[in-house]
Amino acid sequence: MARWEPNARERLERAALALFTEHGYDATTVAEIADRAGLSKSTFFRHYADKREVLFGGQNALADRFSEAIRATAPSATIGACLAAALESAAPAFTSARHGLALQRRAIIAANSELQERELLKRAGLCSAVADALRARGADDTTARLAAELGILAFGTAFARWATPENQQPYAEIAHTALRDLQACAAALGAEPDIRA
Amino acid sequence: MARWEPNARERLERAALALFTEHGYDATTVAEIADRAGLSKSTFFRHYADKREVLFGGQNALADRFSEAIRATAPSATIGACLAAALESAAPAFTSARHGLALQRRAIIAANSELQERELLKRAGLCSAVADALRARGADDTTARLAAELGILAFGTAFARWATPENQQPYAEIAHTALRDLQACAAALGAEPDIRA
DNA sequence: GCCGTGATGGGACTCGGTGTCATCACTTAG
DNA sequence: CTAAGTGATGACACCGAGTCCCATCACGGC
Repeated sequence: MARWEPNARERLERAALALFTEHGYDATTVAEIADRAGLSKSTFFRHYADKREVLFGGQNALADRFSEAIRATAPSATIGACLAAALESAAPAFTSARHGLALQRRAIIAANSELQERELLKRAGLCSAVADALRARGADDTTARLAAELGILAFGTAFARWATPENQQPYAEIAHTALRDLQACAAALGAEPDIRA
Repeated sequence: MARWEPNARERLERAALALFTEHGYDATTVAEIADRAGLSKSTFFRHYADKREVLFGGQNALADRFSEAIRATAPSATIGACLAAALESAAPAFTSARHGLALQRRAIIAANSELQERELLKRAGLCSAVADALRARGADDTTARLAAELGILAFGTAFARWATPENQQPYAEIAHTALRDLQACAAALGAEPDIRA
C-alpha cells in the first residue's frame, strides 16, 4: 500500500505514546510527535483527525469486532450469550504482549480529561454498535439499549481490571466474570419491589 | 455580589445559545459571543474554562441534586427508590418554561461531536456522583456502579423524551416510566440462563 | 524514459486558550 | 471627603491545534 516507510501510523502512535509518557499529553506538541516519527505536522493530521485520535486507533476496530461477533451468533442465542460473544471477540486485542502498552496508554488518559472525553465518545460508539447488532436480531429498542449499556459496562470493568500492573489473569477470564457479576446484579435490581417515589 | 451588570454568565449563555443556533457552533467565535454579551474574550474565559462549557452550566448543579436526593432517602429505601428520588429531584430544572431552551440546546449539541463528548463527560460525572451516594448507603461497589449506570441511562432516556418538540408530558411522569421500563428489562436480562460462551 | 497518482513537506492562516498588566467601579477605613 | 483596597474587566501578546493550498518527490504503468 504505502510507499517510502510504510509504517507511518504505527510510527506516529509509538512516538506519541513515548512522548506523552515522557512529558505528558499537554506538554507534547503535534510537531514533536511528527518529528520523532520522521514525519511532518501536515502528515500527522493526514493520518489522524485529532491530536487525541492517535491514542484511539484500535477503538474503532473494536466496534466492528463486536458487531460481527453478535451477528455471528446462533439465532437461538440469548442476549447474554451475545454479549459474551462480543466481549470474547476482543480478546486478541488484549494479549499479554500488549499489556505494557495498555498500561502506558491508560496512565496517559487518566491524567487528562480531554482524553477521557474522547474515550467516552468511543465507548458510546461501541455501545450503539452493540445495540444496533442486538436490534438486528429482533431485540426491542429498550432491551437492546440497556443490554448494550450493560455489556459495555462489563467490558469497561473487565478492561480496567485487565489493564492493571498487578494483573496476570488473561482478559477472557476477567471478561467472563465481569459479565456474570453484572448479570447477577441486574437480576437483584430487577427483582426489587416496584419503584414508587 | 457582582458589580456593573451583574448578569455576566447569563448574558454569555444567552448570547452563545442564540449565535450557535443562528450560525452553528463551529462558525461562532468566542469573541463574537463576548461581543454580543457586551463583554470581552478575556471575560468569557474568566467565567467558562471552555467554549463548550458555556452550554453545560446547569449540568454541574444536577450532580449535587442527585447526591443530595439520595442522601435524603430513608435508610430502608431500596436502591430503586433511591434512583427514583434522584431523578425526581431534577424536575425543577425541566419545567415547561425551559422546554424551548432545552430544544435549542439539544439541537446544537446533536450537530457537533465536540459537544457530545462534553455531554458524555458530564453524564459520567452524574454517574459517579450517584454511585458514590449509593456506596455511602452501604451498597457494594459493583451494585452501586451498575445501579448508577442504570439510573443515568433512565435519566438520559427520560430527558431525550422530554426534550422533544412534540412532547407535552411533564418530566416527572416520563422519568418514572423510563425507570420502570429499565427495571423490567434488567429483571428479564438477569433472569436469563447463565452466560456461557 | 515519460507521466499519472498518491504520500509528503512547507508555510500561511484562523481560532481556542493562557498569561500578564493596566484600568475602572465600588467599598471601606481614616 | 479622600485615599487605599478589592474585584471584575479589557487590551494585548503569545502558543499550539487544526485547516488550506501548493510544491515536491517516489513509485507504478506506459
